[in-house]
Amino acid sequence: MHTEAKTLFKNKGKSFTGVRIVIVDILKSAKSPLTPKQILSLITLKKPDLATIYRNLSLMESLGIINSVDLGEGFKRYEINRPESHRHHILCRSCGKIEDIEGCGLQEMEKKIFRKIGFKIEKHHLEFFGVCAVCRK
Amino acid sequence: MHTEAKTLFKNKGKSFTGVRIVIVDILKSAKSPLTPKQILSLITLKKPDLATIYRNLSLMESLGIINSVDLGEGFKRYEINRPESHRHHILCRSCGKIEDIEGCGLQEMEKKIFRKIGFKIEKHHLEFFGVCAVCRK
DNA sequence: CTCTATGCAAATAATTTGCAAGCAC
DNA sequence: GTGCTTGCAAATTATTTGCATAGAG
Repeated sequence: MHTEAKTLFKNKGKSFTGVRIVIVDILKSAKSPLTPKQILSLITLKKPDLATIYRNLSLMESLGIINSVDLGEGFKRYEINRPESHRHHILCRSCGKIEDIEGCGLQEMEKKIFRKIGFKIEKHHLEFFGVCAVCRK
Repeated sequence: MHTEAKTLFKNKGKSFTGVRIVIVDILKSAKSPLTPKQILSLITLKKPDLATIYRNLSLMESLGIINSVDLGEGFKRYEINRPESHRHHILCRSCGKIEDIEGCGLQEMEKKIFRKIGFKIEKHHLEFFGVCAVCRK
């Protein structure tokens, strides 16, 4: 367990500490992207400092272990990066519910951009905003 | 000039003040999305307060006159909403240059989402991140 | 005159940073 | 032991808000 993540840390001379392990575990089992505060509140024993959470989220994002998600709420959320299941999110402006969407078919567009202006796309952020089925009733 | 925008304000009992006119003009002539501070710095005579800029950007976004753009820089940017030319942006992680991209073809995906889970999409945010042609050399 | 808009200052809130002590290898 | 990590407190930065005054219709 955690071998892939551990290797990524080691390759950069970083260690896979207790705090980092628990953050990865929490994000792995989350159904939707979590805020730093939510992650902290989910850590029960030996609660780390919020600054530590921030530092680790930032490091883990640069290592490609997690992705940041910005739903325009004024703060960021984070989710585990699952290369095999590329996903995006929809935020209901009425009730705040977040739904996950798998796939986006933007690869073709990214290739087109590269051919046209030579911009090599490495990643994209895509979020949808609207009203969910329940709130529309 | 400004008739469309003026009408949108009037319909909500708001006036099209000097500050608002100049913000709209600045965003209309901008080549890429601007931050509140950049907008302020572009106003030369009778500089308004930053709080006024924020209040107006927020109002204008809710009226659909402008759109917010989040390039993960820690602050928001704003651009004029041109319904006839739906656009997105690419940020070069090396030099910080911002390029505009027209169209995205996500309408089909939005319809699919509606059919599948009943979420009525009203808008989306899409930004690309990568390395521009100049920086790749 | 009545309601909206703005300036100014203070308050929030997210995120970052400095530094000393603790832990991993 | 040496370097990476963390806690703690303070600093930074974007954004928001209260309130009194100025301006628009």
